[in-house]
Amino acid sequence: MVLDQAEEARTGHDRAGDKPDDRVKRPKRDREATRARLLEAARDLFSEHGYDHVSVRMIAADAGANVALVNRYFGSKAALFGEVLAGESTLEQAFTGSPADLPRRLAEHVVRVVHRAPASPIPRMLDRSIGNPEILPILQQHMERHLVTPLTAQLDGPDARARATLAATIIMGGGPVRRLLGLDDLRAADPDDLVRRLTTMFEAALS
Amino acid sequence: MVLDQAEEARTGHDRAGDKPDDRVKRPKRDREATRARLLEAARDLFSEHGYDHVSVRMIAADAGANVALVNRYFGSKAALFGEVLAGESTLEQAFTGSPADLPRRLAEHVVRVVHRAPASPIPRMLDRSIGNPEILPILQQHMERHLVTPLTAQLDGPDARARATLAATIIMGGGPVRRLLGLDDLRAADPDDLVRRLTTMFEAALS
DNA sequence: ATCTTATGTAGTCACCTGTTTACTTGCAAC
DNA sequence: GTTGCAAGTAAACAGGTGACTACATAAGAT
Repeated sequence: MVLDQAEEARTGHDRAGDKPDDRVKRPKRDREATRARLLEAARDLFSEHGYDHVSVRMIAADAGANVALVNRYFGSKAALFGEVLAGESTLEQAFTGSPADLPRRLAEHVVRVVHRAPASPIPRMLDRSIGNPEILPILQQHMERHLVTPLTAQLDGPDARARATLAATIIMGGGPVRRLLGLDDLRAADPDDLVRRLTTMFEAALS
Repeated sequence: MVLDQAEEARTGHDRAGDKPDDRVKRPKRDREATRARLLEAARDLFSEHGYDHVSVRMIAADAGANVALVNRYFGSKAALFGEVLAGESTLEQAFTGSPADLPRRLAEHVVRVVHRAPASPIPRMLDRSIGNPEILPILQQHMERHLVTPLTAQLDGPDARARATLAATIIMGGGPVRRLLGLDDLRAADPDDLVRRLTTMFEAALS
């Protein structure tokens, strides 16, 4: 993952679980390592329970760090959330390729997410944290940057953003659906048929 | 309202009179009126800010009642939320009519919601309260009863529930979209074109 | 070996949460 | 009037929240 690579570059070694490396110094007080641990713990907990139901004390405990370090390193809980969110982007690959195949690639992305055993953390984080006004601008900016803008860029004709929004409805609807209805019914269905239906849906949205 | 009638029957409020008395007595201490005020305040606040960010004190203040009455009349904050949710159901009308027109009616429902000036309280309540595990079963049951079950009932063939879930994705996606992306782009687009696209999308989902 | 820097720690602050208890008050039947 | 009961109230309970501050301590330079 990107974050681990960044940390590795700075500290010069892998973080957890490896044996001591004599050639590379590994101080017991390692700012970057602690920061990375907090970031990872925050990512896991936010995606599991949503922003509101994770306290900074939970994050610190999970990372084996002190509570005060959250505010020292990230400024605030909300800023930490923002940094976690900026860490990755899931559906980039769906946007790379010929625009003609875009609907099919989006459909395959959705089906892939449905069948992924442990749900992707970022989408989960999104739909479990939507209610909070404090991080609303952060979420808005994220969706704008990673979904609407790249999607609109691939569209021609009038109302490009409206059509992108329509497609986004399907993608973002997956969150509440997973949480409130469950994915069992979707997983039980034929994946190829699902892709076909979703492709048509995205085509209708994007024309 | 329905709830008032039910409550009246339960508590036997009018039972004091020997026979049905249509003269409406309005004592200063009116259990039913206070209950109704709390219910209404809860509905407004929950739909505005979501379950987590509304306190029982806010509800009580808005209703001009004491905090303790929330628990006295409804048992708990979560139970109050459940009662509010049971109060209404928005998209019933989309399910009545010939199954052939179902996609178009669903499409029109979505466009209608998009163009409604003050957003419908119930959908807002849903997507702003999704994160809370305490009321998750209540929300699940509501969606099952008011969306999936009636939708599935109108479908033939295999994987009926999967197809209903697919359609539900579009409907439920409207919540996060409204909150994170805004509806301006959709409102700016031609409504007829929107209905056409959505109809095709629902058709592809439900076949 | 000493000093300096910054990483990590414990404790505290002021506030908010849902819920419960003990209490007061209004109303109607006797 | 007096009394009984339901409606309404104030206060407290037990706990949790994010943020902050004074302090201890390990690492690296001198």
